[in-house]
Amino acid sequence: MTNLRLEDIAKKAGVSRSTVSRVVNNQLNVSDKVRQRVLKVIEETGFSPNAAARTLVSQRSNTIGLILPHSVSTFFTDPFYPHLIKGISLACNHYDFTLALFVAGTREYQEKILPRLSSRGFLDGIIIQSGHDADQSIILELASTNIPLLVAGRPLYEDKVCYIDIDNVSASEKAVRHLISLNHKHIATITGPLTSTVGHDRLTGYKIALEKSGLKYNPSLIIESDFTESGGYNAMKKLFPAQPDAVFAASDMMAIGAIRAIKEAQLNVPDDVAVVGFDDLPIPAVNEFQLTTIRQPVVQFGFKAVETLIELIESDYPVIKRVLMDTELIIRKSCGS
Amino acid sequence: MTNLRLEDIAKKAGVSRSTVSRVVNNQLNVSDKVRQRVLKVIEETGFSPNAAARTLVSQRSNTIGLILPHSVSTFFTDPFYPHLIKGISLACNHYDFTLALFVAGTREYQEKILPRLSSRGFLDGIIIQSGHDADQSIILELASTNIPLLVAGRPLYEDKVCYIDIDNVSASEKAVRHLISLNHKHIATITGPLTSTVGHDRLTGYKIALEKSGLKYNPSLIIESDFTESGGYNAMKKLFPAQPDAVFAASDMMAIGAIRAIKEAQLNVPDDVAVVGFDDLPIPAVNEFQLTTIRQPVVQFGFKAVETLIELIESDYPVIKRVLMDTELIIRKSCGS
DNA sequence: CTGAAAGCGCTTACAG
DNA sequence: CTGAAAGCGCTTACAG
Repeated sequence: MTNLRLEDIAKKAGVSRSTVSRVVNNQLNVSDKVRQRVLKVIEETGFSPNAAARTLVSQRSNTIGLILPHSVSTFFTDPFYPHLIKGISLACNHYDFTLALFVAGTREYQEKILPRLSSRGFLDGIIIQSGHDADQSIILELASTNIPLLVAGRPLYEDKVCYIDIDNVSASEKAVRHLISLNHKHIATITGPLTSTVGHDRLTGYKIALEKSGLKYNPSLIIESDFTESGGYNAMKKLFPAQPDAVFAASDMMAIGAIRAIKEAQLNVPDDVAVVGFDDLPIPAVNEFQLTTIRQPVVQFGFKAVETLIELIESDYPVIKRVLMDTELIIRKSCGS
Repeated sequence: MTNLRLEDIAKKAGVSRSTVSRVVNNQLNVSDKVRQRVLKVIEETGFSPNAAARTLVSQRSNTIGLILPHSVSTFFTDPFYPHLIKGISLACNHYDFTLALFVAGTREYQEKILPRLSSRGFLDGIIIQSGHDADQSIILELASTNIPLLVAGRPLYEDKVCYIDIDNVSASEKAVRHLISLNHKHIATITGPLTSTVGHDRLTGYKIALEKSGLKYNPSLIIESDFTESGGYNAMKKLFPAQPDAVFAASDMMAIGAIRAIKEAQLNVPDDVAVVGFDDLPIPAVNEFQLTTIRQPVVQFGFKAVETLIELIESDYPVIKRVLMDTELIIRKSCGS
C-alpha cells in the first residue's frame, strides 16, 4: 500500500517490469511458475498499479462522468435522483468503471466544471441528466468535445446527440387509454413544465390517446404545472370549472396534490374524479391513496444508461444511439375499475 | 478539443513545451508578449492539458472519493444524502476538485471497489459516510492504505481515524433541556438504532440532560427504533403505558410517526404529549405539524467535510482531526411554550 | 525570461 | 515465455 512501482515488484520477484505488468493485467503469455512468484510478491507487498500512469498510456481512465445540471432543484425532493444514481452506480461497479459526479448547481459552476469535463484523459464518457430546455447549450458544448456523450432524458435537439429516455409518450398514452377504457369522457391532464421534454412528451401521449379514441380535445382540460404536490393541488382547483371526470397527472406528486384538492371539494376519488399518476414513487402516499400510476424503471434506466455509454466508448466510429425504455401501468384504486 | 499536446501548442506558438506549461499553469515568470501569443493559440485550438499526464507527474489527481457504504438503504428516502452530496459538490467545485462517488451497496461491491480506491494516483483523499457498526471493517481497511481518510459520522474506533460529525450529544441534550425547561417531568425518547453511533450519541445527550437536571432515569421511557415514520409510530405505542408527558424522537420521521400514534390515542400535541424531533427536514410534514426540532446543517456539513479532507491532503505529516458541528434548536409548536 | 532534459509509472510492440 | 526500449503527455529543477 506504500508507493511501490512495477519496477520494485519486478526486482523482488527477479523478473522484468514487462512480466509484472503482464501478470497484473492477467495476460496469458506468462509461465505459471513465474506468474505464481510475481503474484506472491504482489500479495505480500499489497502493490496496486498507479492509475494515472495506466490511464496515460492506455488512453482509458475507466471513469465516466454524471452531470446533474443547474435546473435540477428537485434533486433534493424527488426520489428519482437517488434511484438513478443507484442504477448508475450498480452498472459502474459491474463494469469496473468509476463514477465522477458533477452537480452543476448554477451556470457559474457549469463554467467551472466544463474545462475539467473536457480535459483529455480524464473521463472516458459522460452522461448528462437533462431534458430541460435550459440545459441545451451545455449539451451542445459537451457534444463538441468528442468525448462520448449520452443524454439521459430526451434533449431538445435530439438529432445531434445520443440519448436514453423513458418512453414518456407511449407511457402517457397507456395511462390515458386506461381512463378511456373505464369510460371516462372528460379527461383532464396536469402537465409538467412544458419547458422540459418530459413535460412535453407526457402531454403528447395524452393527446394521442384522445385522438385515437375519437375523444374531443379540450384546451380547458389541460393545465401546465411543475411536478410538485402543491402544483398539482393548484392545477386541480383550476380544472374544476371544466368538470373533468378523470385526471392524468404527469407525476405522482401532482396526482397526490390533485387528490387533496378533490377531497377538499367534497368530491370522491375515483367515483367523481378518477386519478392516474406517473412515476410509481416508493413513498407511503402512493400506497395510501392507492394511486394508479405508471411505473418508471428508474434503477434499470440508470443501469442501461451506463451500458449504452460504454457501447459508445467502445465503438470505433461515431454512432447515434437512441434508447427508449418501456414502462408499466400499475392499476390500483384511484381510478376505479 | 482534439488530441492536441503541449508540444503542438509550443510548435504553433514558436516556444518551448516548458513555456506553454508555465502559461497553462498561470506561472508568472513568462513575458507578457509570449504569454499572449501562447494564450491565443490555446484559445484558437481549444487545447486543454491531459489530466492523466498531469496527475502522474504532479502526484495529485484533484479527485476525492465519497463512499456510501452498504448499510445505507435509507439513501433513497432520507433527504440527508442529497443534501450531503450537495454540500460536498459545492465544496469540490469551489476548490477545483472532482468528486468520485462510490455507492457500495453490498459487501460484494465493497470488495470490488476497494482495489480501485486504494490504487495510487487516483484519489487524493477519501470521505466515507458512516457511523454504522457494520462499516467499521472497511473504514479500518481504508485507513491502512495511507490515503487521507475522513469519516463523516463518528466511527466506532474513533481514535484511529479522522472524522467529522454533527455534535449529536450536545444537540440532543439541548433538545431535552428545552423540554425540561417547559416543565415536563416524564420525558421519553425514541432512539435510532443503537448499532450506529448516531443512535447512540443522541441517546447519550438525552441521558446527560436528565442527569444534569436531576430527573430520574427511567428505562421504560426509552424505546429503540429505526429512524423511520412507522418505527416512530410503533415506538410511541409502546411508550404509552409509561405515561410520558414529552417525547424526544431522534429523527423527524420518527417524531412524525409518534405524533400519528398520539393523535390516534385521542391525545393532543403538545398539551398531553410534547414532541421534539431531530433533523429539521425540508419536508411539508415538518411544517404541517409545526415540529420543534434540531436543525442539522447538512449542506455545510458536507462542505466542511471536504475542507477538512483537503487540509489532511495538504498536511505534510499525518494528523488526527476531529470536527464537531453545532446545531440549532428550532422552536415551533409541537412542544408548547 | 526561456529551453533542453529528466522523470512520473505504466503498457506494448519488437526481438530473441 | 521473457526482457530492453520506446513512449503516453505532462512538470520542474537546472542552466543560461
